[in-house]
Amino acid sequence: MSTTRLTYRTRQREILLQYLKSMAGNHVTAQDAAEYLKAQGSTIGQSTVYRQLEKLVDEGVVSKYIIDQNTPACFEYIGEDSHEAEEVCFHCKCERCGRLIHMHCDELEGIAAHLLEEHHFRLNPLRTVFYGICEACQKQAAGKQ
Amino acid sequence: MSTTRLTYRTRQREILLQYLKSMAGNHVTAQDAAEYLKAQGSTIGQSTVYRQLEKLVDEGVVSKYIIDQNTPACFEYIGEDSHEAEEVCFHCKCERCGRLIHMHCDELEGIAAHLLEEHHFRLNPLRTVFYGICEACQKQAAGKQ
DNA sequence: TTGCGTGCAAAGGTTTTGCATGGCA
DNA sequence: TGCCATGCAAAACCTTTGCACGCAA
Repeated sequence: MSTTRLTYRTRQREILLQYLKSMAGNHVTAQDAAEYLKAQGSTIGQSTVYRQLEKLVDEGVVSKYIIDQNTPACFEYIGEDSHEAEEVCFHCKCERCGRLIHMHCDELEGIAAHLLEEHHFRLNPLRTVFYGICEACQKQAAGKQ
Repeated sequence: MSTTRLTYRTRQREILLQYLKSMAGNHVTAQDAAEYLKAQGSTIGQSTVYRQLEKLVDEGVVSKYIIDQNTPACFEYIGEDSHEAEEVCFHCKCERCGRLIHMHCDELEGIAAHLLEEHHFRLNPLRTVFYGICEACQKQAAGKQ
């Protein structure tokens, strides 16, 4: 039987959660969190950040995005109640500068529906990353030509 | 000044490609390739494996899948001609059974146009992989419930 | 008091990089 | 001949783990 472990309310957990919440809608890496909190005077150990993030992901409070294996994982606050109706977020990764762009877009959400209805494939937006070239890099490349 | 680099036909590239082709339909890690080829008596340096795989992914000959960041990346042979054709081919990877689904779809091609026009992002369909759950696995999961 | 959480440092494992050499075209 | 490719070893990188101590409940 899965013994749902009891979660303690520690100072570290609270400040991390508060930080994630304040960054809602943005990507945050484990390092970002640790650095920001340290700058704020609230120290938190790196392993604690990872351990709490993992826990929060399990709880459904935070989403984890794996872009690439040599890129730190991104986390994003989703919410503590609505485990059901969160907005879908799509990710675009620039192959040239490595920048990660995340976008909320109705039309893109439509493709998830299309894939399901027409191709019977249930898209997982958390894992899926669109690779390509971002606007800045396109312009730069055009300028150089 | 398109800097399309010239690709040399080296022994290492050929044996790697041959191996990938022989494993078409299966996942292969960089380590798998290196070990198998060594066992065959065809040695190939580890960095060469990584460098050639990256190149093949860029060329659209091979797809790369990231399961987790602490798990080696998986590669799979797709084909050497598909990138010439007008038709764009999209790839869907089932996260459960690992099956790779190729699909040609006008509506999906539309998303490339949408991304470019609305978000100024030039999609690279060769590299982009949609992750999700395939039809068979959905049914299986439904049955189990 | 119990046992989960924390922090430090070190390990773990994959991928990348520097540099000199080799080899295709 | 020019330039890309290779190989080795070392570095870089994020993440996990071991262990002793701290702290919530």
